[in-house]
Amino acid sequence: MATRTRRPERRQDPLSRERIVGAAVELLDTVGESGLTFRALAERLATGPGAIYWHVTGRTELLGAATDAVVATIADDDADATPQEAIRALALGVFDAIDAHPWVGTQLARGPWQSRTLRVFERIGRQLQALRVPDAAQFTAASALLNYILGVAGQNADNTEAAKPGIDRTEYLDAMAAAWEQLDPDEYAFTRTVADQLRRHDDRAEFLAGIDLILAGITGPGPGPRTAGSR
Amino acid sequence: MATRTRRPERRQDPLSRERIVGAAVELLDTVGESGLTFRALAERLATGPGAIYWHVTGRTELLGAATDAVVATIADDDADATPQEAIRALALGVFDAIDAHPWVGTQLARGPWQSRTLRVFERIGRQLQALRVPDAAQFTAASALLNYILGVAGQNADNTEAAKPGIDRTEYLDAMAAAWEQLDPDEYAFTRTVADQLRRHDDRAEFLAGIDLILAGITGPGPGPRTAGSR
DNA sequence: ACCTGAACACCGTTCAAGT
DNA sequence: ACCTGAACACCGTTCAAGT
Repeated sequence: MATRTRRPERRQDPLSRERIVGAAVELLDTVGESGLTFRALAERLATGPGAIYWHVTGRTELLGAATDAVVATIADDDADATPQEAIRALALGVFDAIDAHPWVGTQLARGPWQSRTLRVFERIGRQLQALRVPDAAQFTAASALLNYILGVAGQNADNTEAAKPGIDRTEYLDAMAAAWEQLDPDEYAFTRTVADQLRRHDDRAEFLAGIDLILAGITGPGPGPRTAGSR
Repeated sequence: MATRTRRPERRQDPLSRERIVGAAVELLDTVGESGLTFRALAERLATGPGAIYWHVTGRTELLGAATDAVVATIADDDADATPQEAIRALALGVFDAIDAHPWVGTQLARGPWQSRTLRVFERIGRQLQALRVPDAAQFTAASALLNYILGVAGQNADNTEAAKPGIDRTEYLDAMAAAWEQLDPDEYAFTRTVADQLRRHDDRAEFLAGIDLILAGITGPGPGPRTAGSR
């Protein structure tokens, strides 16, 4: 192997959409959505801001492409899993992707359903078919699951971004519990009764519990498709 | 043509947080979130941009205050309603508020749970107590409902904003149905089977159906609190 | 074809100065 | 106490000019 391509450190690897999106993801991960600047991005790519526009139409598209890149990372279905397990795994895949890249949550929560979200919709729908949910109920069921997932996505995005460096999640939840317990007993009777649960709160588990609740409603009780037995 | 003295018309009603927030809501309704500018707002209030900062700490707080103002508009619970009815009415209240003020959806979807969303959480929770959902399950159930509502909120926000003036919702859904039917049959088998339903899609009804699905999961089948009978 | 970087038309926010 | 508006430090985006 005599061919020794000496790499000129960082010579003009020609700019490409791929490289741009990759650098954007890095920037978003390290400095957040407001840190994704054409100037910062250009510097990281050792070029001028104008160059980026040759490969990408603007900031919105770039943000979308970065989101797509992360979402594409979510694992495929396990063929051996039950439909419920597959849906849980998919939902957790989205959850974890957002945990690792909080800005993705904000992005997904904003809709409208494009390729990114449509892919998730498709995967949920297939599992619902496998669950023998009646045709007429599939759309509603898939939408409900997806909307729930996107709802949590949006909430978690800011949670983790707000938690920034210093305060970790546990401290944050403790503080929240304390705050809830100070609320007006008349106006916030219910909230106060559940405040203490925040101290034992597990975001992931809670998220999954919500998925299970909706799944129960979907498969659930009536003369439905497959009453119990699930789980 | 006796051009008479210009009456001050809009004399310095002294600036106040209330007036500022009111003007912000108007601006947001007419020109969208990107149109809420300190300069535009100042002009509308016949003052300079700096003046606003005396009453409001910055753009983020202003956006939050505007959201609060709209959310405060949602009707209170009807004391005679069943818990399910009350939850549906509340959810529809949020839905309709976003329909009238699309930017509110984006705002709510971003979390974190503050006074705005907490109020909704509280109201849901109370109805769940009335439904005799077991204590240990209340938090999860209320969260699931709220997250679903916020998920739809985020999606609808952009739908309506994208639909802007020309294209109305029906045309938009028709176009979406057509697009879905063009998708790759292998990759989007499920999505294609439900595409046609978009042509008969009713956002409001679909939203409610999702609520009912989750409610079914909550009250649903097991040895639960009040198995059937509900509705 | 692709890249450069100055220039344009904006922003949110600050702050000395006014009343 | 409250308001004014110029000024500051940014933005995204465009575009003539370069290779």
